[in-house]
Amino acid sequence: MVATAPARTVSKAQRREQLIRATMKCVSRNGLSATTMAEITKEAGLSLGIVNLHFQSKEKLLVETLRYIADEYQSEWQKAVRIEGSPTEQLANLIDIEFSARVCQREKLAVWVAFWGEAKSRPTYRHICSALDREYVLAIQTLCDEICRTGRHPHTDTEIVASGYSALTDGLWLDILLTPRDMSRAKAKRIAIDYFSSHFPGRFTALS
Amino acid sequence: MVATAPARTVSKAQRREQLIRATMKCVSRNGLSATTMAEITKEAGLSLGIVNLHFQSKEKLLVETLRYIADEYQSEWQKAVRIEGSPTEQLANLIDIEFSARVCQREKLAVWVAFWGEAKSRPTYRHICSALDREYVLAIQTLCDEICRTGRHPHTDTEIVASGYSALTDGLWLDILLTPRDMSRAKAKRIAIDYFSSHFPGRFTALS
DNA sequence: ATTATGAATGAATGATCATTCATTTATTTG
DNA sequence: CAAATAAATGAATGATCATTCATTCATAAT
Repeated sequence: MVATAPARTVSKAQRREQLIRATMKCVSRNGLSATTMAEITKEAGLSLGIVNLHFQSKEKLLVETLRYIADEYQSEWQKAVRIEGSPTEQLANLIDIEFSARVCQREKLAVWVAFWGEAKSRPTYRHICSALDREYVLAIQTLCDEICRTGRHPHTDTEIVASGYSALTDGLWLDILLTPRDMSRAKAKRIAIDYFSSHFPGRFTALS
Repeated sequence: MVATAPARTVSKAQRREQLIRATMKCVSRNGLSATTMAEITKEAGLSLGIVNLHFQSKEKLLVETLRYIADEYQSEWQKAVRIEGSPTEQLANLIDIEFSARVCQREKLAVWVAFWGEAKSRPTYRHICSALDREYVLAIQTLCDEICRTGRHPHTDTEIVASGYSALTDGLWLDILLTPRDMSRAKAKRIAIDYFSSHFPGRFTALS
């Protein structure tokens, strides 16, 4: 049994994560189309052949990078739903998390948007994004259903409200990325709260 | 009078538009990263050197393509604002236009999203997108201001409502592109109408 | 009809880049 | 300590691609 792992040798999983993080940095800085193997491995401080050793190909590394941020995001929004509280409070948690500095980093947003840009012509990217989206919308719809059950919101179609919120967050992330001068995280949060409080009048007054 | 113009000679403007349209097709079909000069010129039915003759470089052709769809979209949404009618009717017109089959073609959405994906690392793309966005939000805010002036909507911050709507449409376009099974144009329209009718209760009842 | 003009062509060029693999280096095992 | 194993390296390879430019071709001018 070895007490401390020698610096040079890290586990395969760690090496893979190191390369994924370097990929995120490069994609964020230069865009997908200018992200080369040389850039990625230089960013990671490793040699050129390392990606093919651990991922077989550049394309597989890119897919794993998308999967990485998708998993990360999923585990983040699921936290909000797990926390004890009324559905209203859970939605408020969700908004807090989604536009927190941790989740809503420009570097990560850039990676998301870069993959969206190629998703139409790459089924693998598209499937990862749409599977995530479906679960996300369903969770929000469930919360909206509970809110409706506990109050008077007669004309509310929760599937519409949930799908709309999902689209809204994507659009807000895009604005934070492309026009940060016009869209801060605080403003995005405000818009998100407004969205729900206008659909469920009187239920979010404490928040807005 | 010549019945058919000789195939070989068209105006420079026509040739440029022909190449821009071919670029849109290629970007939509294969993504920005797989769009090559050979593909574009083949799609246009012209020879390899033609792009450099009319646009100097591939990059300039791409910029002109983005400018082309940006101009087109701007002239489309401006129609809605020009039509006579109450601000409420004008917003309804806007929604009709934005999610019409003409404006909301998958091919055009694909081009938008492809450029968004590279915009973070390409100032030229970003500036085109953000200039468009700014004008768009301002126009919507103006309409929202008028709606507020003609009714009781005390807690309404129109800048928030307008910025939110702008983000919402971007997100809806993205969903229509990436998950068409879950997001139809009709559903997107419904969500857009819901957005305004929930923010301005009683003013959009005829529409929803 | 002949010449002049400039649009269009596409083979050739050179640059970029992902991938390969023989070699080196580090770690574990016997 | 030596041998075996595994990880990492990076020069070399071959493929892809944007760009160039000498040549061809269509049209207009004289």
